Amino acid sequence: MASRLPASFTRFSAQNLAILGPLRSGAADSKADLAKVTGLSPSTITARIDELIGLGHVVEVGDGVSRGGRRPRTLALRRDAGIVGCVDLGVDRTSIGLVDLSGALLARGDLDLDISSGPDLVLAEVWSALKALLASDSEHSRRLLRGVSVGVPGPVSSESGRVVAPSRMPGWNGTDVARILGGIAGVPILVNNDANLMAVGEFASGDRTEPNQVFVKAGSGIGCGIIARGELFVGSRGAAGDISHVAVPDAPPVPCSCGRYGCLDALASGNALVRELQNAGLEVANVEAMIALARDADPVATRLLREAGSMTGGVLASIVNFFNPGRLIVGGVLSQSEVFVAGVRSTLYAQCLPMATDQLTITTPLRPGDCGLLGAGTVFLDRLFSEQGL
Amino acid sequence: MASRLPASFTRFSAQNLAILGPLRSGAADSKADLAKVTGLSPSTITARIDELIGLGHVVEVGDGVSRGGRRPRTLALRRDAGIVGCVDLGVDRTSIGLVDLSGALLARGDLDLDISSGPDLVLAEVWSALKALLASDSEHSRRLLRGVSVGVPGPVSSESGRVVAPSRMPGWNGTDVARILGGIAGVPILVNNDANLMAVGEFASGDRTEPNQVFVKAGSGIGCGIIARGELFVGSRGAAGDISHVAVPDAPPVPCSCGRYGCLDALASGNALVRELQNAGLEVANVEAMIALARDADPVATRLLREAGSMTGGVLASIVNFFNPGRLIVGGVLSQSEVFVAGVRSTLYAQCLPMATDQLTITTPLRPGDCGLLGAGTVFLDRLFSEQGL
DNA sequence: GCGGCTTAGTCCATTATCAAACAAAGTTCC
DNA sequence: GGAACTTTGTTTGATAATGGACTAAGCCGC
Repeated sequence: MASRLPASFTRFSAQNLAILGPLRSGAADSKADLAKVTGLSPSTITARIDELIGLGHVVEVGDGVSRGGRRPRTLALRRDAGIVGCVDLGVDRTSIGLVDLSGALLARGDLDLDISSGPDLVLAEVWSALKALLASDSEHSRRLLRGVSVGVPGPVSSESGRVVAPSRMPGWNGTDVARILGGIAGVPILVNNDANLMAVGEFASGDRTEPNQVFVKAGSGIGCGIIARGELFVGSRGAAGDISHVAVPDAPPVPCSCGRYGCLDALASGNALVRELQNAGLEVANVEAMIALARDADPVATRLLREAGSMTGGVLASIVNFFNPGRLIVGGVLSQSEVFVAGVRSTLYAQCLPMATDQLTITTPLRPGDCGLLGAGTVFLDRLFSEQGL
Repeated sequence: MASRLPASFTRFSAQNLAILGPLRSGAADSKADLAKVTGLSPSTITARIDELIGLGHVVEVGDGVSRGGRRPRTLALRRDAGIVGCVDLGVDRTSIGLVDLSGALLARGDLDLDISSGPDLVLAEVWSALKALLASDSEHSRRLLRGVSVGVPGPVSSESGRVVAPSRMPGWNGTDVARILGGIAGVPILVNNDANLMAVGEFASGDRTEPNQVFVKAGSGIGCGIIARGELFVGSRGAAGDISHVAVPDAPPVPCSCGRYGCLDALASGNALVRELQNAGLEVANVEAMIALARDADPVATRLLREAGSMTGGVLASIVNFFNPGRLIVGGVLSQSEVFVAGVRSTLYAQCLPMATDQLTITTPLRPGDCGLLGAGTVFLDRLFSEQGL
């Protein structure tokens, strides 16, 4: 029976999902493994796999290595059975990418887009760039676009899916990105906060053995994404991880856009640092320029970055005590600055209980530039291969 | 077939658990409901229920009210099929109780026990008091004791189950409470942090529709328990919720037992307040006396309690921004003081993002004196009726 | 290079589950 | 008060999953 590519995804049965899950995550890659991992009987596995192969979702990809007996026939998800568009909207730069059904990044590109141009214009440009990326390779365009997953630099309501009160996205308040982009593209759209997606991306492509992780995105703004028990945690309204307006301990009362004083965002965000440098008379266009300046041993830039790291670490100390994660990932543009990361580390260790930190790993992302896109892809695929479907 | 009481719990099958779950939580109380809730077919439900009735775990308890057709025959968990001992160890007072298999508190009592007497002495007294409570009513003693669930006022490692670095339990560091008490009692023992158990107790007996809750136990010390996605969250090492040594924003640098300055525990815990009152020349024996003083409009006690509430609220503001819970419960002895709770409320609302608070309920516990015991019972029963078993 | 051992995967009778029809018990409304 | 409709629960033939025996394929040691 020749396996054809599935034209559309009928929602999978619970049993098929039980098989696709381990195959997707790499927890199993043969029928024997699947039987062990899922607890289903070998005969059931055979039947389900036959069906999935017939449907075009799974393929046999050759023999594995023997573990002392007959060697297994390795199975794999049909990664070319579709393609997913990924978008990481930033304040002045947007990344787009394509992932296959295994979640691997096939292509990516960057767009200089000013987010304050508003939803309609930005999303139209994003879609035409995605179409161009799809057309750039006949391999890609042959595959069916299953949908697009978008990350935005602001809070996303978990009920409505709308962007809510985004301080860095003027003109986007209340925007239903899924409806607008879905209207142009005609495929399912998922929308999430960008830091949340980065957390997912880093979790999926990094250490999956640690189920409790916090990903800090320190860029022009500061936010974080939370992985609890191996799943993205968004809180009751979808606002979890928004630490922009947490008060920094022992910090000067700098006024913040939220109307209060001494918020993390007003003190340690890339935006705040650039502003402060400019006030000090230095010519820095953006956060990247500031980091470059610090790399060239500019004393003011270096001091500011270290202090920002320290303040961020002070806030994260509370969070680490409260949440007790096993892994803390410091990402975002600022994490390219060693001084910043060092500041985070030192203050965090100084202010945390030993019990909270002695098993804590603090790292930077494995793929700093890609984890947002990878997370977008993962979130989409997790949903596609879930009971909920799309 | 006469249903006899089951002598022991064979571990339940996944399918039986799917039925026991809704019966236990009250999500279903008839075969028709169960079919709807579990998604299993009515015939399967009939077969499983027959088995569970035969095993003595479920009983028919009469007819329900009609909803426009034949009236359902209501089913219920056999709550008298066993009994669970619950212990809430405190620094100078310990509560004990008995719950039936539905989690309802059947009896309770309090012991004046100084926790610094050490594990062996304290646990021996606890066990003899539990035995006395069991013997106090022939109804209770007839039921089989399935195990004991213990809450301790200190961190419990999620790997080893041992008490780790407990600042308020001198002589208990590294103690394996389950082994010691299990050795005397000869039944399975579960051990958890007390604030965690209170969070579970309040969640189980309170608003179960809100899956993300934070319970703050403000007593002689300050800790909290976290419910994430409807389940207790303990973090990677079991230390989640330990906010004792979180730095209070804008607070005086009072030295703390942890070696740093300005920790919540050193500033706003019942212990800290009593000490400060004593330093001010007032004669207060303990936290209860201080609260009574404030109730009698003593200006110093009142001011201290309000400030403590405000500082606690300041720390909780960060946590609410980060975790975005739908419900925050302020419990522990200090929550009996209206001034304290008012301080928490006002500072929290002042320092949180509107998005994090506009759907947030802040309350005191429904049953302030019982939620620790109820939580202990719930944790034990959840484990008993889980795939893991005991 | 050939039995004995281990692992992988299939076949088949037994068992559990399902969907649909049916029976039981009540409500509603003319 | 009785016909039509609702909800609850059981029965039954069809379907799907299971466990165990069986075949396939490769490793190991002598």
